[in-house]
Amino acid sequence: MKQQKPKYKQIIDAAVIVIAENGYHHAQVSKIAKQAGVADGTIYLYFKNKEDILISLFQEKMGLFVEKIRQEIAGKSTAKEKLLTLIEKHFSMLAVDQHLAIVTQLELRQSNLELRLKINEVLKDYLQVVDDILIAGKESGELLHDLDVRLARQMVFGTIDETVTTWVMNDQKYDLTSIAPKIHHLLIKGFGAN
Amino acid sequence: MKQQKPKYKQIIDAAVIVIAENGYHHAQVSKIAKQAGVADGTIYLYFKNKEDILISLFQEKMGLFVEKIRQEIAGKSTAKEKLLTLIEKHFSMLAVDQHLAIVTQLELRQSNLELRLKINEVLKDYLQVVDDILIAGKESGELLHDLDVRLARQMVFGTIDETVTTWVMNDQKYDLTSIAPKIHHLLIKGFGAN
Amino acid sequence: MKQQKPKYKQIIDAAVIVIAENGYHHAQVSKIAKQAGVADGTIYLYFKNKEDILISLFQEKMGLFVEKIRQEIAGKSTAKEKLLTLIEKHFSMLAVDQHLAIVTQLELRQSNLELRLKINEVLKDYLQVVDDILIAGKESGELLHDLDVRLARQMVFGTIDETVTTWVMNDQKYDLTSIAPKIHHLLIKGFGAN
Amino acid sequence: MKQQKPKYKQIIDAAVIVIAENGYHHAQVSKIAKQAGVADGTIYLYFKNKEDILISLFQEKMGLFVEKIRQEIAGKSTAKEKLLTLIEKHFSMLAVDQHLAIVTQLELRQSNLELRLKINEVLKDYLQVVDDILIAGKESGELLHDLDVRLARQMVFGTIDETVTTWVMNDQKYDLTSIAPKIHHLLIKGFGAN
DNA sequence: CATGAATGAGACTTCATTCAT
DNA sequence: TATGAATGAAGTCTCATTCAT
Repeated sequence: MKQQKPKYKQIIDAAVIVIAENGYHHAQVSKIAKQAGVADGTIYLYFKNKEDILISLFQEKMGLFVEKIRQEIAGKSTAKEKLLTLIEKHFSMLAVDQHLAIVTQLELRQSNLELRLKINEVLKDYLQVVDDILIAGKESGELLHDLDVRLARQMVFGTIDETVTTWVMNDQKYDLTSIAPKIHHLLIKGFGAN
Repeated sequence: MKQQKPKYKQIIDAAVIVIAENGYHHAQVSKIAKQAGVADGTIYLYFKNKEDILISLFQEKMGLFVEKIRQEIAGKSTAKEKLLTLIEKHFSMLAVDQHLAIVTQLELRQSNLELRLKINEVLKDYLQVVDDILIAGKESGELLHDLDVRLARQMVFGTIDETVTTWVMNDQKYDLTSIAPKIHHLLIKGFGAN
Repeated sequence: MKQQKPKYKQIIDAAVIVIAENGYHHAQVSKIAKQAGVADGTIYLYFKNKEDILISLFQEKMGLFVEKIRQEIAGKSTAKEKLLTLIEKHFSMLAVDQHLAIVTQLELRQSNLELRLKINEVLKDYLQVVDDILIAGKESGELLHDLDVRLARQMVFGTIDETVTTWVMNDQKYDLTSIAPKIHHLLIKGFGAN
Repeated sequence: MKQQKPKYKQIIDAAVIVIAENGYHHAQVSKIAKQAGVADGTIYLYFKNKEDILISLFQEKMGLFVEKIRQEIAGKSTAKEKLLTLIEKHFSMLAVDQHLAIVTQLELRQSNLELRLKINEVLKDYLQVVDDILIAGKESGELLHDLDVRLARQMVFGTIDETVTTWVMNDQKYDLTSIAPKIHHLLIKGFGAN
């Protein structure tokens, strides 16, 4: 954990709000500072530069994200149940935090390649959770014994991500969580061993 | 044989190269002009502004993209074959044009929201092709009669897109086209009626 | 006379309209060409450059202006009558041509210093007419025998010009010509010999 | 002793010098910044944009201008004396600051209409001082009881302005202040009650 | 620790003018 | 004569980061 100081979290939360409300390209450091209730210069006592704020934001939020999903699926026994839990939790956590949904699905993708590669590093943790489920499913015989894990993972993540992005672009005006079982059904039908 | 609007195409092709090689944020109009072999000002005889270059680029390329896919699938009779053709064609066209792949998968996504919404408009055409295949498949009995077309389309597009993006981010170092049948197999297994 | 070709006048008249309607800084050569119904390049067969259009415009219009005033005052015998005629004619000619009034009072003054010095050269002809009236008046005993002609001329021209400018800036919404006798009265009271 | 907004005044004074020496159209922000001894960006901490510098310049200088004239004429009892003071002060303040004279008489008039309308707003304050003198003169019986104040004001301002402009255009090579009494004499002769 | 005034690099677009046809 | 497509120079403003207090 990078810092435990209250201002560290203050600034990250301020960044989420400012980016969600103003868009990535209008989220100046000075605005984030103002929202966080600190001086511009103070930002640089907690973060190396602006990019560091964004990476930290993603790490912090995605860290919680993965941690919660791990906890939830730990209680499930089958790959099938675990996958459903992952999709449901993914959707519900974003449905609950509109600002975060906008930031991760739309705004942060406007960042430059370098930053996005770093963000991808963070994402690997999430993708590992998916892989773990798929591998366990193969071993238990629930899923196709010759399932291409990388491919299936891209299918899972690609579908979830596209679904959430479409939902955010449609101003989050329909219920996202109710889609989870349907997606789960189609994916399991595709991956299933029978 | 007289070329039609030669400079227009020249500039768009130059833009693809410059963006692919320099990245979205370093693709200055002057660089595009130089690559196209015209003066900076000439750009503005063919495009309203820089954003207009990017939208036109996407329209032009995606237009060809969709057109070619439509042609190819027109020769196929079953939804299953059509879907395979779509995925194969999608992959092969991007595999053949490395610059275009980088631009559409990575660089153009760094554009601001407004531009991306316009790009999404262009994408609707592509998504319609997917929908047409799925609907035909439902009617013919090949696909689940109660398949949620929107959901399935997000699954198809999300999977294809994520697969291509991963491939581009890995510097296109493995063969993309060979993945097509595998993805197709999984999708059809998921959507199939049996 | 520079040219007798019809296009020469066409272009000048087009310039007056375009400048009056779009303002000095938005009066591009291409707009003037379009208004005149000729190609951009054609302008340069009749004028050396853009500045030459403006100077020629001023010369042409101010030439007619001075000529007409000269004609009118030639028929008057006293300096007093001549001055009244000059003011009246000055006002009435601008009141009749709204576009010209806007161009000479507001728009042409936005030109750079160099151009304005050339315009001033053209104005000297007009100022000479004023001087002639004042000198004749001094000699005839109508006006103060020790009247400072340069000063009085600045007073005449400054007053007329300020009056017209104020009128144009007020959207020409009151009657300009009716002010002429009042101004004349005050000026003559100031310059008169008694 | 702490200066108040030192940079603000620094920049305005720098603008006067740069505009006077380079002309309105060659007075780039970077030149003004350099002359003021600050970075380009610093300008924008004190002014909204370039136009704002010019308006502020005019307000600041014209504000002082009007204030000083008001102070001087406050000590005079008759309208006649007040008018003389106004003309003398107007002339002497510009004679003393050659740069300012060039800027207000020549350069600032090249600005676009929008800016000039804003400048005119500032001028109203000055014109009010003239009106006050004329009205007081009418009431005291010094000036014609039926004097048209607006007309007379245009005559006063038009004459002064034309005189100064002519003087500046002649490179300020003769003594401006010595003209004041002569102009005053002619104006009073024109407006006087006797 | 905290502040916030100051810095300065960097790019899109316009439009007068040319010249091959 | 007439055309009009092509040229290319030039300047305002933003905002991440620093550093003296």
